[in-house]
Amino acid sequence: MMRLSTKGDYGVRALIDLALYGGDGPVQRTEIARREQIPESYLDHLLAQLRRDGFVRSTRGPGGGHELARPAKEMCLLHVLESLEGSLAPLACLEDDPESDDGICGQQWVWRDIYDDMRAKLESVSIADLAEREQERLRNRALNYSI
Amino acid sequence: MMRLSTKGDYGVRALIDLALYGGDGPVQRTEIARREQIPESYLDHLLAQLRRDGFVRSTRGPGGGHELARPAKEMCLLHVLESLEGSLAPLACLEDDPESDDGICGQQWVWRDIYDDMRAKLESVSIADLAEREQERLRNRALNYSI
DNA sequence: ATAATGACGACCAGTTTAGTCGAGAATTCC
DNA sequence: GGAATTCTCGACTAAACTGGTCGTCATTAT
Repeated sequence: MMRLSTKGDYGVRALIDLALYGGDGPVQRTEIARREQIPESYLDHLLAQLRRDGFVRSTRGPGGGHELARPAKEMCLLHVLESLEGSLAPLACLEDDPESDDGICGQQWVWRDIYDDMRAKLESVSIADLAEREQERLRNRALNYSI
Repeated sequence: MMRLSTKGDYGVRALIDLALYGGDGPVQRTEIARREQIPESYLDHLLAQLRRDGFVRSTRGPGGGHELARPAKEMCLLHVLESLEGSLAPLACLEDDPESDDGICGQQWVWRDIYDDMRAKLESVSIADLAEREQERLRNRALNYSI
């Protein structure tokens, strides 16, 4: 069905959450799960993946939690999603970059283009960009409620 | 995994096959399946879907088979794939066109763009275009073998 | 009638998705 | 040292989707 799974969605939201609330010290899984409406034990797996790929750093024990391993500006959506979802290629034959235009796969040329554009766009958006948008959204929501 | 399923791939190839070999009278399922390397009984389902959505016309009995219901130039990849795969939207919140920018879904703005571009590109490619490419490919392959 | 061909629905195995759960390891605080 | 807190990791599971297969029936040309 060509859908992004919840892994990608949840994982990105977790990173945005860390960008927004991780200013002073680590943020606990419980907090992220509550704010972002993600089942906590599922979030566990996603954070593990993000840790493995160097997006978050975690510390155990009281006062422990998770924080971004690098500045949010230096994390692009593309790499994050590829960590969580695996390859985003719409066709298996587009997996490996080497311009293997054997054309074994007939529709390749159409999708190659689409795939390249998609990757470029996802690469140009950082977690910081998303966090900024999110903050705006929260601000607007607060305004609407207060009126 | 964000992958196009074999339904889309097989179905499009079946239409290309009809565009190439359907000049004089209907083409049998068996023929398509053999040429395109698709399990025949699976192809059955795909042709049924394509018939329901008006891409092919079928006739039963001896000498029967399948043919394109309209000129290949007037069938774009987008509509064909949407018939076979369902919506191609990478996020559920992009399903319905009405620019419902409630922004319930935070990453929506990024994907909206990508989705629109993708659809535009898929709409600009017709089955005729793909058939032409395919014919070229077959010609080249024949040359290579004969050398 | 019979043979050819498509139409349609039931069924099925394997994979992926979206989780849950429980035991354990590290760390802090007392 | 012991208890509380927090992350870590692997096993397990239910539901949905993918990629089919099969059998029966309908239609049509001869």
